Amino acid sequence: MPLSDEQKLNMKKRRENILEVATELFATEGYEGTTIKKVSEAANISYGSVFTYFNDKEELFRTVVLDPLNELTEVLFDFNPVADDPICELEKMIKTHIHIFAGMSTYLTLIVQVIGQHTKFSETFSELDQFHNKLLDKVSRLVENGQEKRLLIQQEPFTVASLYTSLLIGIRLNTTDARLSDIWDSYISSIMNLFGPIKK
Amino acid sequence: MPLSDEQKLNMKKRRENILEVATELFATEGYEGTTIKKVSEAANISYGSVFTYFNDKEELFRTVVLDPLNELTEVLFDFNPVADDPICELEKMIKTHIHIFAGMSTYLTLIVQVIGQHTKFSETFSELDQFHNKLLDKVSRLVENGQEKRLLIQQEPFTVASLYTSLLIGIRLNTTDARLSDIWDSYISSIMNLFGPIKK
Amino acid sequence: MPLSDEQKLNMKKRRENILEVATELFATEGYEGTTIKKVSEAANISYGSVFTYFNDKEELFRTVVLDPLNELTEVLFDFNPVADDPICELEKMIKTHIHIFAGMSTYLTLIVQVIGQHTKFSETFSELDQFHNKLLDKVSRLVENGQEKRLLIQQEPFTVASLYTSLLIGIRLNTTDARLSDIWDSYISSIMNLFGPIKK
Amino acid sequence: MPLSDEQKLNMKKRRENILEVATELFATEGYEGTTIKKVSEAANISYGSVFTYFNDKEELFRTVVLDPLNELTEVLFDFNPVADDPICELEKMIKTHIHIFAGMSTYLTLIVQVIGQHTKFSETFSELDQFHNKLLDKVSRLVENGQEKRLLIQQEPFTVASLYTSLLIGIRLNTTDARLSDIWDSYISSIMNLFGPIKK
DNA sequence: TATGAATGAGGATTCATTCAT
DNA sequence: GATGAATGAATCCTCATTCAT
Repeated sequence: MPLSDEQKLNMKKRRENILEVATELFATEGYEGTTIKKVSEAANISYGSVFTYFNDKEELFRTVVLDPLNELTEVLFDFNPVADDPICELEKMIKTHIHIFAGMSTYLTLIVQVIGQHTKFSETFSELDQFHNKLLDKVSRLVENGQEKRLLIQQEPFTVASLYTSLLIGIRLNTTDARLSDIWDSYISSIMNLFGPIKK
Repeated sequence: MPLSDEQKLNMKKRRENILEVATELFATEGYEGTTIKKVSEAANISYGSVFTYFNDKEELFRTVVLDPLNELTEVLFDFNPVADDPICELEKMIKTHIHIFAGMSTYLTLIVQVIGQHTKFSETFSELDQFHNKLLDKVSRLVENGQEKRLLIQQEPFTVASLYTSLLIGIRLNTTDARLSDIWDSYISSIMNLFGPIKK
Repeated sequence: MPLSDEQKLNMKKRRENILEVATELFATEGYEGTTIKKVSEAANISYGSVFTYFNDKEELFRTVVLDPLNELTEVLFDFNPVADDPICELEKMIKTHIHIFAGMSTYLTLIVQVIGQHTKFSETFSELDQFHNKLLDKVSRLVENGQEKRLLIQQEPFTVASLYTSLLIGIRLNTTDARLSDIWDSYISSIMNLFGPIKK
Repeated sequence: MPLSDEQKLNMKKRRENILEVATELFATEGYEGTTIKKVSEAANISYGSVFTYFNDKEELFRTVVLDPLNELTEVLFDFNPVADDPICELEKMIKTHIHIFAGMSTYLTLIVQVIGQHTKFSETFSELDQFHNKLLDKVSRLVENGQEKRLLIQQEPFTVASLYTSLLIGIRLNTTDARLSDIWDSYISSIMNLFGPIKK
């Protein structure tokens, strides 16, 4: 008996609900510290049902970590590396990134764990790493563009890009205060310095 | 009959050995993922012996995290905030910090987890946070010094200091490659930009 | 989907089976000497299942001790303190009590332990103590009745009642022979003497 | 090198101290609930030392239970079964016994446990049982004497003796109040009734 | 003899996963 | 598909006992 559309929708909602509460739990309690029972309770379903949507705990974890990447791609990669005004583009990019990072506290806490324990979560980490490398690449190209136009000082572009993403994740890590506060905005101009803008 | 000196020394060595392997395990496998059995095997002792040195797993973890702080204080705080040449002092400081961070891969991975799961490790985190605040304070004062001498551009000193420590921990997180490579050295001059040195 | 009636019945049976074998084990091996593994093996279930029915060992123990009290109340308190013929009522009561005590060897052995280690099992003991006090009270009233009718010699009724229940539990303790033997019957008339019946 | 007299005395004292605290612990915490460490701490010695005096925990327990029996024999058997005035002898005996039982709260709690768990402590229990039987025997003979002299009503002497010792241990069990209170004295005359004294 | 570190068997409990209903 | 009872591997920890000092 095939499922009705309503049922399908219901299951999708349920699945998403599980992912949401699981993200929170994995982030705050860690992988081993998160039990299927806790997840099911937070999602208001029986623990047996979790296995209806995910084959095992590991798959749940992987999904929680990797699922949001698609959505993230769109916003994180939304800048033009060959822009005519690279400084302006850089500022826009930083602003966008900062806002995203400020608002994704829980998810990024999770990411930090995967990175920190990359040998344990090697497969999942590997996907994350690829994602990161693509971002580094695109940022590098924008930096290169700025340097060619003599608007940024000469530095190894990839190094700068690496420092930039390091700074982003570092800020997220250091700001345990989960609120998207003004603090984040005050960071923007200072971060810009990292790229070495040339004053005219 | 009190223990002989040789025995005491032996116990100290053993204890340190446990801490060493435990640091490695906690860092790579996480708190829950690290079992006392694994620790004892890595330390080549019986698991019962772990409890001779530490009352329980939690105490072992706390010791692993907090014990190195004293030693770290000495090297991390080794700079003069009221130096006559703040730029030079800043460069020296960055160099020192970078080398420390580059060499403490395992321990810092652990720190990252405590910060990431600060609600879970609230007590331990709290001590870490105090340590961090003291460092921020001292760095801030050096930045202020540089700004007063018109050698650094005007930025909120505490913000810059925060970005600086965020960058340090971020680099450590992003550089899963554990080797103390040349890369780290190449970072130094770029990091300097964060502080906004004024070219004359 | 709620559990079917058959399943519920099955669980009830299983629970009762656990209680039964646990009573036996706690009685003969003591609290600490009784392991969950032994209980589960005696009940022919996995040890994990014991925790499906009882949160922990302590709860299992408490249930084993306190659960039978309700049932016991009915039979142990089944006498009339204001009976017209207190002597006859007393004899009937003794007979009933003796038969109950003779037949509950295992459970009473357990009770003896809780009383003996009352500081260790203080909470459980407290409930038992209340139960005992109620019984003492009712017996006292019957004794008083007999004394008022000049059918029993004058003695402090509560003291006599106390001696009576002490005697009951003492007999149970001394009669390690578990069988409900004729011995018990031979006790009845002798026990009667404790109450000091007046020969006419 | 033989031990000096002083050392020997010291060891004897230490041994007795261990037995004393062990009695208390075994009585209140049970056999399994009592650890060698607890014993050694209560006795203010190292736990290794306990094994200097007793080969293992079981031997310590056995000694704690059986050692006092010799001393007890003297006081408990101190009555004359062929006394000319059996009633008076009986009263004296009861008084003595009551006082002993009132004052040995801890030890008797321990005895109760051995009796209750006689299958577990079968060997130790067996010695206790022999002791008990001897006492029953001697009390029986006194009862018989009384009956022959027509000072006690006719009852199976051994039954009465059994009820008597049951009553003693039962009182001890029921009187969790450890103090040697007046209550015990008030019991004496009532207990006498058990033997069925004939009023003249 | 006294001490206490080392050992590892054994205990309570947790938890992912299976599966009957 | 949803539920939750059943299972048993695996975990932390305790503790009797051994033994070197």
